[in-house]
Amino acid sequence: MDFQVTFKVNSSIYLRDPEASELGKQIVKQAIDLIYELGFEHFTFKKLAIQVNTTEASIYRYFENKHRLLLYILNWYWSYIEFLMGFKLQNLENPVIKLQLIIDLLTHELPQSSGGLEYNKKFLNRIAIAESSKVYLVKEVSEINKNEVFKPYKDLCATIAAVISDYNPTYKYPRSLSSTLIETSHNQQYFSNYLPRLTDVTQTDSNKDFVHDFLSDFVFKILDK
Amino acid sequence: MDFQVTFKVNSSIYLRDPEASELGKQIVKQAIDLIYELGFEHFTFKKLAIQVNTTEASIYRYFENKHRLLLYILNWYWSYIEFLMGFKLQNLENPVIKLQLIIDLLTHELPQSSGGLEYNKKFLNRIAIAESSKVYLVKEVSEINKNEVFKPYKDLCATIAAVISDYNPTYKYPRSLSSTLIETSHNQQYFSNYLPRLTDVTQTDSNKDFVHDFLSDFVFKILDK
DNA sequence: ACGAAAATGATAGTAAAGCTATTATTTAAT
DNA sequence: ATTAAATAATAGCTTTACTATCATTTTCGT
Repeated sequence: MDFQVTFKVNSSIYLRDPEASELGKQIVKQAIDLIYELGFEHFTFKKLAIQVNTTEASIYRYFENKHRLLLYILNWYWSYIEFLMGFKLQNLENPVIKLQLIIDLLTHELPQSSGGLEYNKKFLNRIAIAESSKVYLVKEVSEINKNEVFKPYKDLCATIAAVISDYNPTYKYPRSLSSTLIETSHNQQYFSNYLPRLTDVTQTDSNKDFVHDFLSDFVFKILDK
Repeated sequence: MDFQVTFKVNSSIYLRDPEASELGKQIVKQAIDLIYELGFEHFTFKKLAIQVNTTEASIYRYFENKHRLLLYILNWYWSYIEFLMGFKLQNLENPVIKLQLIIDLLTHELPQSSGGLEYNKKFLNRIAIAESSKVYLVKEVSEINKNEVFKPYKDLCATIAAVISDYNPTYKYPRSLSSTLIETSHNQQYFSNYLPRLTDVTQTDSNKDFVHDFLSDFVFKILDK
């Protein structure tokens, strides 16, 4: 089975809907590639314009600035994770299996279908790990938050929290555990890669498997106690 | 009891030791105030120069760029936390108390003595929460890491890991749990403040107490299981 | 106390980043 | 076919990030 998905991203994030034109789609697609390649700090609209073979001014008609573009990409990513989660959890009853699937999803790369038009999932994953905190760790967070632009993240958090509460209705911190799971999956993947002394990963471990095992152990110990 | 502490920060972080001159000390002190006020993205050496009443060029003689200056500040902060931890844990035997003290330290503001010369601990704490990930979430992380500039963070992590292993020698992930504790304390403090739906904080809770309780609950559940 | 060396200040300048504006040209919609 | 909308081409402006030069002040060894 192979299909393509897109999501309606909150329209207050962009000036012009990038999904609505070929240029817009290219801007987002190439932005993902370029942020992956350069890191967000070195990524500029000038460089993106060259990559897309358009002009800086054209990109500014879609996004106010590069921060908004990153926010757009992450909204898309969070929506996609939530979509996949709903898809995988459907018809499942056993909350143990559900939690396991959630941890799988948070610690492994996303399926990439062959279509050259869709976003590169490996890059998206890496951007979520290394750049996602930069969208909310800014002075303007409260202002930005007013337009519900973090809704997909909050929704994802709520979805996971519901599974947690389903598994153990007496646990007092389902949302915090949920956001901790998401953030820790990013952190530990990053650390095990670049700062392994902050983790217990070993040379023989695959990083992704290590994080999976750590989180699995972590969640079930907390919820089974 | 009132005393003042300073730490030798890894000399590869700076070009000229800021502790060795009045100007250097002012640069760091005012940088803390200004990063707190503006957020790291809006903080520039130009603005800092005005605040310190010196020139941009003079600041560049101390630090290669603002990223290095942030790294310096966080190295100082991590060393300070480690120092306080050693201080508070000394002569204690009971690992339960030790872990509780560690969680206290990670979730509450630091003691600020009255001396006007020392760094503002409230600001430092806020910088650690909101800006610390920006020193390692950069493309150049591996290059930067070569000079041991993250050593204070790794040491702190190892110190906490030792207490964890002391408490429960069979637990398999003392370092990962340790870095998760540190990062989660930052995240949850930030979220409970600005994006409370990602947490289970209530209006009546103090944020710091909420995070303390959440962390306490999960650490002991994990280690007692 | 003196001269040398080091640190700082004053000033300038450059390249890139971040952003806006104008007009011409192409594309899409009715 | 006409009109509106989108894009390209170009320019320009402000700020950031950083380097260079040289004069002046401070510090330090003797």
